[in-house]
Amino acid sequence: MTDTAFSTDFIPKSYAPSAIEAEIISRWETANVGHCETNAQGKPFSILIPPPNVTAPLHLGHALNNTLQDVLIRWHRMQGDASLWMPGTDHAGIATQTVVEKRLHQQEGKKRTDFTRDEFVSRVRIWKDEYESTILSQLRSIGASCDWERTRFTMDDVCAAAVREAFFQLYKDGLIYRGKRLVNWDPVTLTALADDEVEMKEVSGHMYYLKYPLEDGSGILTVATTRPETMLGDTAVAVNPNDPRAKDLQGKSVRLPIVGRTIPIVEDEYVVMPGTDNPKAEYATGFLKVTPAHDPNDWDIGARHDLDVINIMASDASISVDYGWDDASDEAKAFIGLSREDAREAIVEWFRLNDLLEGIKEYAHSVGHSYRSHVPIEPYLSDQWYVRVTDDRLCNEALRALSSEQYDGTPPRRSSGKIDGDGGLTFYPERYAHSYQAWHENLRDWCISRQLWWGHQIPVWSKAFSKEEAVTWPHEDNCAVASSREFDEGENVTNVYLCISGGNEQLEMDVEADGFARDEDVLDTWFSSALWPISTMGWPNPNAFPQTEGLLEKFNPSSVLCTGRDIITLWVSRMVMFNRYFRDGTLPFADVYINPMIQDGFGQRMSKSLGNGVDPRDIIATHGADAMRYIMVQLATGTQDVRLAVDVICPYSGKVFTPKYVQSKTGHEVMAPTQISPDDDSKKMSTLYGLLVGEAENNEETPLAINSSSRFDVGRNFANKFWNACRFALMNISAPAESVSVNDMQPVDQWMLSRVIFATDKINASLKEYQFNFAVEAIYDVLWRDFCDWYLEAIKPTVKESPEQQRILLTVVDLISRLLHPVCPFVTEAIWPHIHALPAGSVDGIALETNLLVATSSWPKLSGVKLDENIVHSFGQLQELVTAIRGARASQKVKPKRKIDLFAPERIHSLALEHAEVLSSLSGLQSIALLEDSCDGLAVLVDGETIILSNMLDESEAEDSNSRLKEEIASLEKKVTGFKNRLSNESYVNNAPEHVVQETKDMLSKAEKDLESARAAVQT
RNA sequence: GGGCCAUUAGCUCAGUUGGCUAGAGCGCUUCGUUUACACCGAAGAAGUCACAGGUUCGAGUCCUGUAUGGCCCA
Repeated sequence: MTDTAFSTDFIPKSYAPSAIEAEIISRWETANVGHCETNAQGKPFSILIPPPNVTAPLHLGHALNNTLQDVLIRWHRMQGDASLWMPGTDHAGIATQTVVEKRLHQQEGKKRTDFTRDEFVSRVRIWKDEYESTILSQLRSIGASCDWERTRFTMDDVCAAAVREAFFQLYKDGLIYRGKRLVNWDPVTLTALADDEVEMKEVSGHMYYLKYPLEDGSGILTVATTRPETMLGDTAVAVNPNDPRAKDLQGKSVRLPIVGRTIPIVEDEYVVMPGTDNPKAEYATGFLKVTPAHDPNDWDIGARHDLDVINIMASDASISVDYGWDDASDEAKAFIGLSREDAREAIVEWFRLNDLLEGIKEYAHSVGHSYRSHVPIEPYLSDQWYVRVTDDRLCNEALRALSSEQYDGTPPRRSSGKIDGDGGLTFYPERYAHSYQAWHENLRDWCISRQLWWGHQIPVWSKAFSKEEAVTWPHEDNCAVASSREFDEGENVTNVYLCISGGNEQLEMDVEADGFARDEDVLDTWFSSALWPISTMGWPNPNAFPQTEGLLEKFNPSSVLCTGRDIITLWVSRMVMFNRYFRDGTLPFADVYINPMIQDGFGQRMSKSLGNGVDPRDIIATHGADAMRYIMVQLATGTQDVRLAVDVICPYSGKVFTPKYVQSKTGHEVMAPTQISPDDDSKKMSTLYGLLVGEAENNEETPLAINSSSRFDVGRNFANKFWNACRFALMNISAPAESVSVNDMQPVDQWMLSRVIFATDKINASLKEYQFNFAVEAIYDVLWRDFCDWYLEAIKPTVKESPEQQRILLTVVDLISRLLHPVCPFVTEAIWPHIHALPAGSVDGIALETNLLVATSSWPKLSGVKLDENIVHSFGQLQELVTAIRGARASQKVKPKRKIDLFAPERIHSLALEHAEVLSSLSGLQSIALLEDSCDGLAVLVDGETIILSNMLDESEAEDSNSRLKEEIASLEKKVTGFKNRLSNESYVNNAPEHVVQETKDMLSKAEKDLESARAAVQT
């Protein structure tokens, strides 16, 4: 314990985050701040981290998302809630496999297929371990107070057990099935994709017009297509039955060029007729080539007319006869092996040479692209596993979960009546409830198999039985096995599928010994993500993982999910469906908060390919974690999406500057590959974009200028301001009184406490509604405007001699540290021990316990503090007086150090005397006196009355002291006219609410009074 | 094609049931440094609230349409 004034030796003049952040993190870890036991006291409050992909390090978007979660969790923890934030990472099947394959190719020149599956997976694990540890360390660096002991990974044992059981249960309940369907096929990554993994892109392509001769030689039909290469698989030509030409074509057929296949003409209303108001009619001929194996609409037509399905492509989208095409003519064989792009050219050329090409038109249309490889999706016929999410038990449960206030219409009814969880899901901001609802109302079954090696392998074993064989397998009655069978007409066999639940390794070996083989595919990553809320908590069997025991009971449903809006369909929806399905209607979370997206200064999304991404570690290095967090919280406004101009750091000087931008070929604004140093023309540097497109190199001559943003300066300044305010306060506290009651307080002390109370209320109200930016605004105002600009300035003359004021000052510093902690945990934690090195004491109604860490101390509860409203109000009036005098001084160019005289009318005079010391020091007065007629000087308006300021200038400096007043008179005249006009409007007076009219009347009379005083004060 | 969102000061954004005499930060201008903080302080300038209609006593706010941009879905 120290009784000396705080020495500046302890606290440097400016806050240097990098010097102390690591130390603070270790303080939290030692105290295990984030850990929450299942028997913890307090209301449960929990957050599941949206597990970042192990594909790459975190970027600013993650920093935003996780900062907001940390703000919430710290706020709740300080309020004494049992607060759990579970961290973890996602294996991200296709994304991770893709990056690892790319790296293996670059570094070792090897392909995935050069390895065995196990070898490859272990290579991916190395990558995963590296990035998982990077990500977790990034989270620690931004100050995330997760429960690190409970860190999970979507493919660890705990999560794998959940995936296995969920698959088994769904299978047993008939909600998983195998189907031969057209899937969205990515011919580069060689896997199927779910509908929502397909991105639609506008493409300027062509519409090709191909002539197909009728079989009987009686004519020619022209079909229009954007993908001529698929014609090799055509199995019909369709015409709309309402088309007048249809009648003559009935029963006729077409001889397919190149292939020579005879294909029927069918009638189908799907076909667009030319001349109709369908936007496609402009390009339509009325005849549609039908390729069921390569187009989803054609697939449907094929189903309606029982057409053949002929697949003419291999999985890499090259033309092939090995996947269901057995009538290729010699002529057609020339196209085999061509890529789909080459085949398109060659086939169009063939039609041209054979005089069967009627024409080509420019045609802009949207084409599905893989969200991973970015190549066009190929609709591709294959066997895949599906979850029947359209079933009432899944889809409609998700709809019934939505809050009735946010539901548009009435949710589908459940036969058994209402259950817990119905209507319990609320979106913030609420407009996202619409996306959620619309998605479920148009849901299609979910393709969950992926032709990858990295992921949860599908737990199904299959075997084909010939007609002669008896269909049987070991342990046939075992309840750990769910079986299904289907007869394959083509192969004339019965396929038997056995889904085996987890923990039955012996059984697996037995069926394998009996000739069953495990499905090679893995599950869509979102399948395991969908289970995240329960898998992390030990479902289905917490006893098997003792560290998870009790979590489900206490923390499922969790309190809030924070995520981006693009994830509503991919993830939120599926978590709701699965959680409800597996846990009797329980929701995964009560609230969904959708955080904004961060764009660059041009409104472009931050992305690797544009080189405009900013690494949070770079910001932490230059500005500190608190600065980054402060800005992130400030960015989180309700209207969403923020622009953050990306600057670079000059590698020579370390200075942040705005680089030169150029337009890329894709029309994006990107940094020029090389930049010239802002300080020295002769020095050059490379940019991330430059490296990416290979137009610059990171070498000695052009070192890399890393991305940054001067936007974070504001946050750095803020943290420094807090640091210095505390530094000053602590320097002035030597012997704080042990206890102070409201009666002992100066007006300014009471006012300051009232501001802290106001800020606390505003922060509480804002965070409750996820209005993060309002919370940060409240913190800014109370620290910078109220505490620094007014309170510290006001107490400067008195605090050193007043033990009472020192106690209050110390209490305010303590309170503000607590209020700021959720947003800026580092700087508050750094200051905390200094505050608590001083003797403890109390201020009326405020109980502040001493705690080693601010992170584990309590959130201010100030409802018990009873202040004198009149005194608080009088300080507000004093502020007006100070502002008016300062304004007058500035307008007259009074030297800052010059002391002036104040003459004030009765009311202001007594206010001035009440606060004499504060007033004099804040506005540079040397005397305060009652206003008399004889007073000479500058007249200034304050709250409807005139004060006179004199001794402002030496004779030689005198200027027209009336100019300011005259300006004021003009503006007041304008106001008075405005208010009078409004009040003379009868319908306004009659219709507007009384208090609004009264307000206007008050404003008018104030303005009139001001005007009168101003006119009187003008010296003639 | 359907839907959601945005458009407010030079820049980035607030503005929550219509009451606005439109705010903040950055930047800018003037002044200030033996002063807790120049990562600072004081003062100040700066807006046809995208555009066009409409409803209303009253519109940044509600309605309709247009333009531009972003996102989602087909």
